[in-house]
Amino acid sequence: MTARSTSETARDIPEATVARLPVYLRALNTLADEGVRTCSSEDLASAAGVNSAKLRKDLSYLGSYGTRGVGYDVDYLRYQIAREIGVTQDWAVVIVGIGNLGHALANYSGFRSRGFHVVALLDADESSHGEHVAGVEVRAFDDLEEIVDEQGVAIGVIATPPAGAQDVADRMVACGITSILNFAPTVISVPDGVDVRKVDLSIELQILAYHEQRKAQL
Amino acid sequence: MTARSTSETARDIPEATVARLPVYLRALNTLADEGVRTCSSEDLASAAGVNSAKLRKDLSYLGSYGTRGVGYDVDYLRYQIAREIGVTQDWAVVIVGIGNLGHALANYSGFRSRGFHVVALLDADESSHGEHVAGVEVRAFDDLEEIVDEQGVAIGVIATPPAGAQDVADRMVACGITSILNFAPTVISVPDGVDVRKVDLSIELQILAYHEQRKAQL
DNA sequence: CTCGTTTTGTTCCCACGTTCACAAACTCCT
DNA sequence: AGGAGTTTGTGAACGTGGGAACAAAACGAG
Repeated sequence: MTARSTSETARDIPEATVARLPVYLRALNTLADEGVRTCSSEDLASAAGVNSAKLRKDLSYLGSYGTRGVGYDVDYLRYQIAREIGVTQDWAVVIVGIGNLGHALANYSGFRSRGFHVVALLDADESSHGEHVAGVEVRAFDDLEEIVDEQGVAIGVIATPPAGAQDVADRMVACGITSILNFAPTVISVPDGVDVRKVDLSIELQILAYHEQRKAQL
Repeated sequence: MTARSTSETARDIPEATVARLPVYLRALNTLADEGVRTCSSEDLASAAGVNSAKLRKDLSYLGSYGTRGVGYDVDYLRYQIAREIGVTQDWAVVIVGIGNLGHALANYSGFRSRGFHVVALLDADESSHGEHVAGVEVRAFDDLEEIVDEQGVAIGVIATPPAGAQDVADRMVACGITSILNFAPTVISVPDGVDVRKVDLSIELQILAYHEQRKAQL
C-alpha cells in the first residue's frame, strides 16, 4: 500500500516487532495444525499473548496482508512472516562448547524444525572429540575455519564457560560468522556489523527474585 | 538524596534497569576477584558493556552509593545491588521437566552460586523417577504441592514440552508459586500477580536469522 | 584555605514503543 | 443496490528508556 523504496523489500522493521514475529509465526503454526484457515487480529493476538492493536501494527510493517471485515488467511500470513524473518531458507549453525548446555542445544528439536541445521559441534577439550551427539560428531575447536568455509555458516552458538567465550567469539568473527547467540554468562564484545544475542539463565532468575522480593515486602 | 516515601526502600526501579542490575553485579564480582577495590562508572560500564551515563542513572535509582571525584567502592556497591535484587537470601527453585534441557539446568552451577537452590526435580514420566540428577532425586510431578509447601518454594522453572507447559503453570500457580521461568516454546497465561519470564532458544535464532538475511541483501 | 581536577548524580531532550480510537474497506443480508 | 455489521490499517497521544551535558561534591596540591 505505501510506496516502496527503490530496493524491493527492506523498509526497516522496528526491533521490538522483529522480536515478536517468531511468536506470531509459532501461534499461526498452532492454529494451522488445528485446522483454522482464517483468523482475526484478536484471535491471533490472544494466541500470541499480545494486544491486538500491537499485533496489527506489527503486521502492518510487513505489508497489508489482511482483509478488512474478514481477517488474515493463516497459511498466507504464515508464509509472509516466515519469508520476512528468513526461515524459508535453511541456516547452518555451529555450536561451540559441548557441556550440559551444549548437549541440550544439540538435541533441541526446535532448531531443526525451524530451518536451523546444526552442522558442527566443537569443543576445546580433546577428550570429547569423536563422541557423537544428536548424530553429529564432536570435533576440535581448531576445525572452525574449515567448517565455516565449507558449509557457509553464518550463525554461531557459544555454550562454553565464561572464561573462553571472548576467544571463541573472536575466532568466529575472524572466520566470517556475523551472528552469535551467546549462552556464556559474560559480556562479549564484537565489531560493528556482527549481531550478538545473549541468553543468561541466572540473570532471568535474578530478575524474578527482584520482583519476588518486592511482592514479599507488601 | 531524594525524599524517601513512607516505607523505607521501595521507590520503584524501571524494568530496564532491573534487567541490567544482575549484569552489573556480575561485573563487580569479576572486578573484586581481580583485586580491584574501587572503580569509576566508566570502568564498571565498560566491564558491563553499557554506556557510563546509563550505568550512573541505573545506580542512582538504588541510592547514592558512589563518591564524587572517587568512584564506587566495589564491595559496598556489590552488596547494595545484591540486596536490592534479593540475592543476599537463598531462593528455593523447582524444576519441572527433566529432559535434555532440564538436565542442563539442574547441573548449571551458576544457579547455586547466585543464591538459587534447586530443591526438587519433577517429571510426569514415571520412568525417570528415582533417577538422581546433580544430587537431587527426580520425583513425580504430583509431589509438587507437598514440596512447595514444605520448602517454601516461590520460583518454578518449566522445561517440559510445549503441550504440557500450561498445565504445569496452572498447578504451580495453584500451589502458591508466584514467579515462573518458562523454557517451553509456548505462550502460557497466568493470573495477575504472577511473574513469568520466557526464554525461547529458537526465537533467538530466528531474530538473528532476520538480521542475517538483511545483511545478505546489501 | 583556595583552586583545579575528577567523577558522580541529575536534568533535559530526543527516539522508540505502546495504546487508543477511528476512517477505510470488505462481507452479508434484505 | 444499499445499509448494517466487522475488522483492518494507521494517525495521534502517551509513556518509557537512552544519551548528552552540566552542576554539585569530593579530593589533592600548594
